[in-house]
Amino acid sequence: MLSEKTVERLSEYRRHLSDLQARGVTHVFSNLLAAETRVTAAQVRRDMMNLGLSGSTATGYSVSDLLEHLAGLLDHPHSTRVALIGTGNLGRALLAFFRARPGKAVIAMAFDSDPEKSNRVCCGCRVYPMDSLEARIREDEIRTAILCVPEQDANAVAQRLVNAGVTGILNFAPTRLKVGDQVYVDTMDISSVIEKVGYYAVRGTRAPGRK
Amino acid sequence: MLSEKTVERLSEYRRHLSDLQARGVTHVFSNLLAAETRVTAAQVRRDMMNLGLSGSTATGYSVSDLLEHLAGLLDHPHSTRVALIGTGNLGRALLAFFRARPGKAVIAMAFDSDPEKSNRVCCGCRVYPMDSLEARIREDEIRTAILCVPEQDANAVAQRLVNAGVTGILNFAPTRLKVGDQVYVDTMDISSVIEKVGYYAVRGTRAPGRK
DNA sequence: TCCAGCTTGTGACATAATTCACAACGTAAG
DNA sequence: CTTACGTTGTGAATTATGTCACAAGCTGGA
Ligand SMILES: NC(=O)c1ccc[n+]([C@@H]2O[C@H](COP(=O)([O-])OP(=O)(O)OC[C@H]3O[C@@H](n4cnc5c(N)ncnc54)[C@H](O)[C@@H]3O)[C@@H](O)[C@H]2O)c1
Ligand SMILES: NC(=O)c1ccc[n+]([C@@H]2O[C@H](COP(=O)([O-])OP(=O)(O)OC[C@H]3O[C@@H](n4cnc5c(N)ncnc54)[C@H](O)[C@@H]3O)[C@@H](O)[C@H]2O)c1
Repeated sequence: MLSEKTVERLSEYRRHLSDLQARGVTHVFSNLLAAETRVTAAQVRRDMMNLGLSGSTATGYSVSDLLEHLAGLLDHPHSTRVALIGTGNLGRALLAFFRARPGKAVIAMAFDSDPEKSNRVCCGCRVYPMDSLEARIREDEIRTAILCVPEQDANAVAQRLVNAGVTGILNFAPTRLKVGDQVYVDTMDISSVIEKVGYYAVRGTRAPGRK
Repeated sequence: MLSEKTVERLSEYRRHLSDLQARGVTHVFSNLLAAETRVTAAQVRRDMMNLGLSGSTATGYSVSDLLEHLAGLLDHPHSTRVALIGTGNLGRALLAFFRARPGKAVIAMAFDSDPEKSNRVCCGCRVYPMDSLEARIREDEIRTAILCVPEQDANAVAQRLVNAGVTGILNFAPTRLKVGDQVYVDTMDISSVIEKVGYYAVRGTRAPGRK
């Protein structure tokens, strides 16, 4: 089982590797990949080791090999199709973003409790009313969801998602979701992050322990 | 100098402390604060220690004391007024969010290169054209910025921000910003995070090392 | 008064994450 | 063929982060 930090780096490596492949590059050294991201060459090699991949001292790592292994880890029928709950300001921005973006994951369906917003298409994605949530998520075997509902509804909706079989939630509401241990939750708390950025900004420095 | 993880926790403590204060609670024990967040009681006490705060064994910590010290750390004229660059889908969602939210930080000004979008008011915030960026940021002594421009423009805009005196950037573009060591950057890479969530979702587990 | 039952503060410990440093490797040029 | 150079793979060291466990503190009730 890979750690969270590792998985984040792998995703970042993949983006750069795709770029490199598009530019016709077939092999890459750890120091090049490191320069593109924020990590050291040793870290890249350590990650490759954890993945069980190896390169050659003369040519480095094979770009297509790496991409293939990363796809095996990161792309999965249950993770590349996600549901989005709450098509408000943020939800719509995300729908537009995922639609435009060339990445693997797509928003397969969206839900909203507001009858004005459901039963229509928004940014190329069908928006359904909340009463069909469990049935549709079960039918499509969706396991991953993005939660963009107001704070006070977040826990109740999360509970419904989990009951419908969702095991990974990207939560934008500034609340700690109370779900079982088998469900992975990442809460992106933008208010908190902006306070953190402000903290280091006024001190005119990077955080301790940053390269 | 506090670590990034610590500052994030402090911000989270503050949210709950404000709630408690609004409900008339004057003192709080470490285990209560811990239950509201995702940390242990020992972690809360360690954070308080790092802050130089102390409580009493009988009544716990004084809510107003804590809030006062946290405000001293997190609120600063240079960090509570931020600039937002790029009023596209995401930028507008953030403008609406910060406007509605009761928090300390506010978006004081926004910029966009599109003449259709600048020289108007969006979500209660003036949007200016890019050519006035340096002057306005300097004049208001803005140090913190939120970057919501397309990936290919992110580095150029970041450079301008830094030249204008910005030392903290919350970056939403999936790019490593190349800025000096004295500038703090936090990149929220949503694509990367959704891949991480998917990774753990298909494996039906929390990440290693999570409570 | 004095004790029971909670708390805090913190040294010591445990775990996670990252970097160092170097032997072994592979190629290209001479 | 052989040397020079820059690379990989990885054990060990280092740093960062979180937890344990317990002495000492405080309060309310007997
Ligand atoms: N807008 C931002 O930039 C931003 C930034 C950070 C966090 N957030 C958080 O994201 C969440 C959504 O933000 P927003 O700005 O899009 O808010 P919003 O009010 O614009 O949208 C909320 C949407 O959720 C729908 N909704 C409400 N209750 C629901 C329910 N029980 N089930 C399903 N749908 C429901 C509403 O109809 C609406 O469409 C909030 O929790 C907010 O704190 C937003
Ligand atoms: N929309 C999302 O949910 C989302 C999610 C994650 C990341 N992002 C990232 O955030 C950024 C913005 O996303 P978006 O969806 O709002 O895009 P968008 O295209 O809707 O908006 C971009 C805005 O930036 C303006 N702009 C373009 N070039 C500029 C420049 N050089 N200087 C100033 N303004 C400029 C445009 O006029 C437009 O208003 C992108 O980098 C995107 O990858 C967006």
